[in-house]
Amino acid sequence: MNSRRPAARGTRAARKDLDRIDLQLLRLLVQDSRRSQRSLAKEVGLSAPAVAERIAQLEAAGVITGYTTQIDLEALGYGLTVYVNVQRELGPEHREQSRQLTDIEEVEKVVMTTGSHDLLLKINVRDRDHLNDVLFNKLIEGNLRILHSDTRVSLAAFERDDYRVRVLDQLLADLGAED
Amino acid sequence: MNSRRPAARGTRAARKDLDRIDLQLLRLLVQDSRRSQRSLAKEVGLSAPAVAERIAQLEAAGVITGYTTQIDLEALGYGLTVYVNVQRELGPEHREQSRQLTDIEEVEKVVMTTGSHDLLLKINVRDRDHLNDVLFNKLIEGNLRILHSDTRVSLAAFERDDYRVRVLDQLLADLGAED
DNA sequence: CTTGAAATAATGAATGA
DNA sequence: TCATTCATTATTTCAAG
Repeated sequence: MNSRRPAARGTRAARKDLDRIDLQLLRLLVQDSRRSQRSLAKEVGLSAPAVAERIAQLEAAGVITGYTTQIDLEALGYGLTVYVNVQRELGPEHREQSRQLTDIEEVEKVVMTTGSHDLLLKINVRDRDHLNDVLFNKLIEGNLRILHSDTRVSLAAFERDDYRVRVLDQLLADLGAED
Repeated sequence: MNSRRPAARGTRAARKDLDRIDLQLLRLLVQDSRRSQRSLAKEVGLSAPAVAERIAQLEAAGVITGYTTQIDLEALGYGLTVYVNVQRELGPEHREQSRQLTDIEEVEKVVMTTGSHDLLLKINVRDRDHLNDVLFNKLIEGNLRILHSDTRVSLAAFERDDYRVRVLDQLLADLGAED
């Protein structure tokens, strides 16, 4: 239940008291969440039950928030992604009203931002007609107090599949540097 | 190896020839990629080997692109997310040069967009100093031919954890409507 | 696609460094 | 405290129909 190591010095990675093995496990699980605990155990040099317990702790600590299957939305017919910058009429309910935009089925994410606009929305749709429907019928005509929007169509997106792996590698390197 | 159903009519969901059971499996696996094939089998009313084969086919067809563990980057010390709109000096290598921005460790995603800027970057960093380093040392001083950038700090992000589940539900509903 | 047997994996108890 | 081994239970995989 408690931490396994001396208190973390305020330095980055150790923030949640993760040791090298925890980070290695995270790295492997990010790459493939279906890996068996046995093979994870072999790779990090522990027994399977020990791995199971560490994983349970990482879940309890909120470091691991879920296990999901990545699907290609484009293969499912949602081939058009747009980012919409939104200016709203602000008020005391701004935060809650912004959150409610995620109730629109096509809205994947709503980000409250600094800058010339208040919100950044990520929206996935099937095609131009569907986009039209979402932007005008669901966003503008809803009572969402939207003053202005600026829509950017995604032409191509690049994302390294090992992005989070590299972050964990960096944390592992930081950990090495501390010892 | 081959499709299990008559040819898809051009209508949305069936695009990759997915039937109701495939969509149900995707829905369950998106919610929890570690669910056993056995319990998936029970839920959709098939045997475990049949489920295993369908999953293998979904992988082969590129609908399932991976299984990953969701981690809280904030818990790992990466608490600051920014979106950067970038205008570049365009040229024949624009696409490839844009892709190369993902070589920067902190850059999670690069999107080529329409609109007043050419690129939208999502960047995760530890703190303000780290952001400063990435923006000025890695982005601006790299030979990336960046003309202008507009950085927006994420103050809060809302994302329904069932976003993709709802998309799959919609596809299931569409399938029902066709029959 | 199903069943059922064989191989592999997860879990929990008892226990040791 | 943290991890180990071993026995039990559960799951995946393979062959056959």
